[in-house]
Amino acid sequence: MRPNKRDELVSKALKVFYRDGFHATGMDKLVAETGVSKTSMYKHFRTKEDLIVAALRLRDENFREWFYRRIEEMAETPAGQLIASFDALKEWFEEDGFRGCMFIKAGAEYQETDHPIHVQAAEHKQLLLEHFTSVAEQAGARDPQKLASQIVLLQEGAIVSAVLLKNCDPAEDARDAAQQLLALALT
Amino acid sequence: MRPNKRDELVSKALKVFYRDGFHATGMDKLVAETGVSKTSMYKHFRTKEDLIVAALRLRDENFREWFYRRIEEMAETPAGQLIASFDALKEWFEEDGFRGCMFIKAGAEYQETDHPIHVQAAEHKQLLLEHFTSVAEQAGARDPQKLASQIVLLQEGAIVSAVLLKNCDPAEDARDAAQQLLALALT
DNA sequence: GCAAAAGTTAACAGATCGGTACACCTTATT
DNA sequence: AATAAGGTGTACCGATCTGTTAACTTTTGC
Repeated sequence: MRPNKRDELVSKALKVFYRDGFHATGMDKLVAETGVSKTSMYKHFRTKEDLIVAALRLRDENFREWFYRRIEEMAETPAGQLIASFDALKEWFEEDGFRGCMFIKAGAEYQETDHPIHVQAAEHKQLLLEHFTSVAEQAGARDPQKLASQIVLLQEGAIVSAVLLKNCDPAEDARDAAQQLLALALT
Repeated sequence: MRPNKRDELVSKALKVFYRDGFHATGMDKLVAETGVSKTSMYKHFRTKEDLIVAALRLRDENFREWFYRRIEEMAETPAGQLIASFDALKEWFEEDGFRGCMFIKAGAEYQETDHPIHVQAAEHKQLLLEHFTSVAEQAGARDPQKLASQIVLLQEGAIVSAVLLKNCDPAEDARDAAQQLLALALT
């Protein structure tokens, strides 16, 4: 079992899960789309659940890497980066094939809080919160934890609204709100 | 087909769908939990999809009724009601069996934007946005649409975070943020 | 060049999926 | 009492679900 083969499978499965959902995607479809045989698939992953968890881990890596990097490209100061996060989100929303946040969807389909898939989704959100808490600290916020929490709330809200509300611009409204909260947190 | 029987079926199905998810809930399980025969179930609802849409409609009715009423009980002025919405949310989060927003979950499981279930979920969010826009108008906000949009963003974010982030108080952080945004929108 | 590892196809479990066919039983109205 | 509508249980349909088995081929390392 070449490890890179495994990575390739995870990467392709990730795309299908993101596009079609978890319960709605059967192993047969994954086998067909990856071109690998079912036997090989089950040699790499003991169960479908294992495959989903692996896909979520890859998604967490990819997404956070992209998000943090894009934010740093857009703004130099920590305060500017808190705001730039919403411009990065807006870029994401406008991508072809944008289908919302994979972790919100994972948490929605696997609701038991101790389910491995739910845990994986929760960890992703926790990591994002910690990251923005440290950025808020560097920005010199009076209460960095609270400011970061509020920034993240706006981010989550923007993602959900980008999926369910058409004809409006959640990223921009969220950005403006963050701008105001930030100004108040720095005085 | 007594119409009240149909309502009873929708009401029970709603509970199961909310608790266990849509794809994860089979018609067999619903038949078992409602005590009705499969034949009768399919006399009332042509397909599972029809049943889900009916359940979502009932949920929309129930939730908005509860939410608006509770907010009015908590605050008299429109400005106060915008803030009280987060206290109402907090009550909801602390209820036994809280499992997040049914419409976010529906939108997550049925992603095609023209799918009847997705449409139903989007309508719910649209109605909420319109309601809070009118409350923001009554409160005398400078830009009621923008303020309402931001309040709703914070609400959605709080719901998602209440599901995925433990050991933190999203409703309170969202409330504080709304408080600040409101103050700025009224000056 | 040879053996182990990793890959393949293909058929097959047993369960569950959404949905239907059919014969029987209640109940209210006439 | 007769009828018809609404409700019942049960068995069934073909498709799909996750996961397995077995025999065969390719790639790889030594």
